Order: sequence, then C-alpha cells, then structure tokens
Amino acid sequence: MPNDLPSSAVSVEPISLPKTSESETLKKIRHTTSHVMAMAVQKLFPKAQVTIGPWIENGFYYDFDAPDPFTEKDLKAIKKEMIKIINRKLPVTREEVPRDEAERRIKELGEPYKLEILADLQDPITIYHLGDQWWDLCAGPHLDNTADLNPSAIDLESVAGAYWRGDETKAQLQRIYGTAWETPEQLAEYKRRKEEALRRDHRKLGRELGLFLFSDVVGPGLPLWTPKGTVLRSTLEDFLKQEQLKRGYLPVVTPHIARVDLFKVSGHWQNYKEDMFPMMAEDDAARLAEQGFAMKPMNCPFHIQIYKNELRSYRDLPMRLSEFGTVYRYEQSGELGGLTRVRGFTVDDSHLFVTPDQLADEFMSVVDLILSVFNSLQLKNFKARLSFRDPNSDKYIGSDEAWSKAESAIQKAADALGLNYFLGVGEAAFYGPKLDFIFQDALEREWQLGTVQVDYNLPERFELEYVAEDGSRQRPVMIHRAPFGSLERLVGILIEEYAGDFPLWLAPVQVRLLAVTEEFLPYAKTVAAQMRSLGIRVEVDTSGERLGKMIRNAEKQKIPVMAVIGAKEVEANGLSVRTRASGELGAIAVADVLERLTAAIAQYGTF
RNA sequence: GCCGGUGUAGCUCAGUGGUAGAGCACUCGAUUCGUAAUCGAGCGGUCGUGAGUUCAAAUCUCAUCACCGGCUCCA
Repeated sequence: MPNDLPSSAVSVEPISLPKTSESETLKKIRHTTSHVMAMAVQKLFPKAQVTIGPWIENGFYYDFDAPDPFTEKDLKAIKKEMIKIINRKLPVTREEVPRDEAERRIKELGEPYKLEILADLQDPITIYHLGDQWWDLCAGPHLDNTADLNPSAIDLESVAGAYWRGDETKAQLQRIYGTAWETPEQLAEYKRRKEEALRRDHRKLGRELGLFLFSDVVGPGLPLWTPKGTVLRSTLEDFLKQEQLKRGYLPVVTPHIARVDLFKVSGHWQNYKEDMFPMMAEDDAARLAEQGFAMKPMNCPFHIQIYKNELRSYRDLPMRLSEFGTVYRYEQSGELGGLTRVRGFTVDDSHLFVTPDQLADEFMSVVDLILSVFNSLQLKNFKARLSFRDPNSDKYIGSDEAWSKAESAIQKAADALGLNYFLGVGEAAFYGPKLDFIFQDALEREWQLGTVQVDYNLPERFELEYVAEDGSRQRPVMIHRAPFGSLERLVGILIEEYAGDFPLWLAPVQVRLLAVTEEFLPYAKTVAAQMRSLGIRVEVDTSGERLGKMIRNAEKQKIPVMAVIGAKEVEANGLSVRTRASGELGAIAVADVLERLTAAIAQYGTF
C-alpha cells in the first residue's frame, strides 16, 4: 500500500473500542446519554412523547412519538441542548417505586407509551431522575451525574422511522441514533473505523474492481455481472459443484417460471405471494381465474416434480437433486441494497429426499459440507441460528406434529455436532424450521448465508412417496439446503471479508504481466499464452505506461501476482515476480512460475 | 412499503438565482522508461426525470425515479 503517513509517525497504543455489552462503563454512559438526549428532545419539542431508549452495541437510540419527523438539522440543536444539560451537572438518582405510584406519575406526565411499557415490567419498578427535571422508567445502570459525560465523546448520528414494538401495523416513531464514548479519542477512532468500513463496502469495491453493476433501465435489485464478476461467480459455483459431486448430488435444471397452480400446491401462492412478482396472465379473464404463470421465488416445487416423475424405491434414497437456481422475489423497495438484498438471485439449492431413518445422518453430512465450504472460503465469523416457528403466528403450513418433529430433528443434530447456536423464534420458513448460518458485513449488519431446513410439509402437500423394503408406500422427508445461500449475497460478503483482495484461486485476474518497455510485449504475450493454456487467468498490460504506473494500476485492481518483464527476463527466460501479499520476489524461471501458480491455485493457496 | 438523507462528466467531488468546473479515467501526440502516479493536447454533462415559480433555475417549490442510513421483511 502507498504510505501516505509521514515516516516519522510513531506507533501509538491502539485505541480499543469495546462493545457496550463488554463494558459496564459504556453501558452507563450510553444509558445516561440516551436519557439526556430524551430530556433535550422534550425540552425542544414538548409534544414529543418518549418510548424506549436502550443502548446498542455501538451507541444508543431513543424512539419518540413526535408530531413532525425529526430531520438531520434538528440533531444539531438537540446536541446543543444536551451539552447544556450535561454542563448543569445534574445528579442521576435511582428511585424504586410501587407500581401504582409509577402509574400515577406516568399518567400525570401524559406518556401513553410509558404506561404500556410499565405493564410489561417486572417488580421492582425503578425510575432514574436527571436532577429534578426529568425522569424515565429504566432498569439502569447509570452514571452518577450528567457531568460525568464528555460532550466531545458524544455524537448524534442519524434519524430513522421505527415502528412501535417493531410492528409495521403500529405507530411509526422517530428514532434518533447516537453514540457515546469515554474519551474523544475513542469517538474519533469509532468514526475512523466507520470510514474504513466504507472502503470495504462491496458496492464501492464492486464498481472499482468492475465486478457487477446495476442499471436503472434494467431495474432495482437486479444485478448485472461483468466478465470479471462472472469469473468470481462461476469459480465459486464450480468449487461447490465439485464438492457436491463427491457427495453424490445429482445436478438438475428447471425453468424460471411455472403455472400458478404449482405454487398453490406448494403453498407459496397462499403464504408467499407478497414476495412474488405479479402473475403473468394472457388476459384479464385468465388473471381473474388465476390461470397464469409466476416467476419462481424458490426452487423446491420444481425439484419435487422431478422426484415425482417416477415411482421411487427406498434404494433410490437419499436422492440429492441440486441446481444453481435463479429465483425472483419482489422485495419491498426500501429493503434492497447492493448484492446482499436483491430481487433476482441464484440459490445453490439442493433438495434431499430421504427416508425418516436417513434424516439425522443426511442432515449432519449437509452441515459438514456447509462448514467445510466456509472453511475453504476462510469464513470464520459466523453464528448458527436454529430458526423455529413462532407458535403465535399463522403464517406456516402443516401440522403441529410435523413441526415439532422437524424442530427436534434439527436441534438434535445441532447438539450432536456440538454446534454453538442460538434460537431464533419466528425465523422459520413457512414450510419448515431451519438451521441458518449468519454473517456480518463491513457495517456489522447481519446476513443469512447458508441454510439447512427440515421439511415434512411439502412431501405431504405434494403427496410424495417411495416404496419401502416391505413393499409399502412411505412418505419421504425433505431437506432443503444451500451452503452459500445465494451467490449474490455470498459474493457481497466475500468482497467485504477480503476487502476485495481475493485469494489466488478466486481472483478474477490472477496474474498481470508488465513489460518494462513495449519491445518486450511479444515475450509477455507468449508467456500469457502459456499461462492461459494452463487455465491461469492472466492479462498483459499493453498500456505503454511506465512500470511504476502499471504496478500502481495492478495494485489498485488488487491483482495478486504481477510479473515484470524486461531485458534480463527475456534473456533468462524468466519473470520478475511481485505479489500483492509479499512484494518483490525477484527473478524466477517461467517454468517454475507456471508450476508454482498451478499448484497454488489447485490447493487454494498463495503463490 | 414507512421515516430521514443524497442525485452535477465513466469515477471522486466543487459550484445557493445571472454564459457548467477540477482531478482521475478515456482518446491522440511526445517520451522507451526496472517495482505504487512522465509530459502535453483533446474528448466528455439538456446538472436523475417531469412540471411549476422567475426576465433568468444545477441552485427555489411540487411530483416522480434511483441510491444511501434506519424500520419492517429476507437468501
């Protein structure tokens, strides 16, 4: 990397930025700051009603019900008011009050949301006061005095709409996000890291590295893949296809659309219609009769048709049908973003049809595959979530019995594998529970990639069967699974994980050849042809620029291996190799470079 | 879909009512060069789109589209 810092820059103690959950001090600071902010807001906007204002990992927020939405301009005034409050050195005092007393006081203030919160609180009810000016229901903990806050370590970041109790059908509140630290240096470091994260943003890198694009004319959420981006995608596809071949998966191909009737049988039409593109019908009569075609939001109903094509024997099972199937989901406009949330994406989908006896083993071998895929991709930071249904919701198909069976099958397998998981109630698919693998992007937002799902319901709805050993007809169980989740989301996460610096085997361009002057271009082209014939992705820089500029350009494109060619190299039939990771390696014979490159690529290693 | 913000050249951005700018990229010319930017010239924008206000709109107003940060939802 170019070193823009003065070389005299001394190394300083790195500033640590703990998460709120890791620091009692930060918990206090952020609780108290959020109260100070709420007090400031109510001073400036007396009609604003308070609701909740918790700390979050990097700061805090507070939700208000305000007659007019806050704008970013309001934040400045609020911050100013907060500083005044801090400077008044108000003591923060805790008070325990009986429930009816709390109720009386809240009614006196006229804060309906607080009343709702109170109803859910366990005794004892605690109130925190800022001097005698303002109080809020709160479990604490808090600082002792507003003067313990450092105004230079506090910042208000953004405003957003948020629904009361996270429920779309309830009132929309105005949320203000802020952050607060022990020292101004920590705040500065926090902001610096946020900017750094922006540099890893896959949307920015995707454009800079020329991997994918969006076109207003094509439509939102519909990525277009450039030649380089397509190399990435297909390298990932090929990698997984090979892994799956080793494990007995059978590739299939199915169309992008199907009759609506198919989705009625599967339940998508009833339970997933909101997420589907509108039906295509020949005319209004057909539309009314719901006789039309729909883009597929999932691949399962199609694979099921292939299963059903013949009478299956227990000897055929497990049957593992796999497809990189592109699906279309009509996501709400505000949910779209980069490659992590799109409207058309490719699922590395497989559906395993198994006997009940095979379920546990198959499930575990799927998880094994998923973990080995993550390992090959050097993805280490993920969480496993058991995504079960919400018992109070009616958005699921199938019997309670089928659900309990599926959920306990997943939990048992996860336990047997020693997976460190957490429970996500209400996160299940409409047809069955899942084991999901969750990753973070550069901005610490969470995204689900890999998933395994156990499904007793679709086999029921499609009346799937196999002939058992005793000649009886039995119902198979389905496992839906996708290690990548979707190619689009995976590539988005990988770009940010690697900061665009792809490992050699994945890099869209693996080698760039740089001729010191144009007279060495013919030699460069000969070497390039040799590399290409070995399957190495190589480019020759024909720009005629100076070497320094060509290296700079290759570095900016994050090409892992550069090879410089001048008189010495031509003379010795060699290459002067420079890698992004290690810099100049000196002169190496062409034959050796070829051998080392092919070996490194084959082993997912580095040059 | 909802709340807030942003749309000026391929990219990054300046320009707040009076004749559209810079750097990089691109093209051409000169230079033939040894490990992160050679020099010069040129090309390039109905200022997201559509209405409106005004003698005059990139700039003010409204609508609309897209993107960004959240909420909801999700691979």
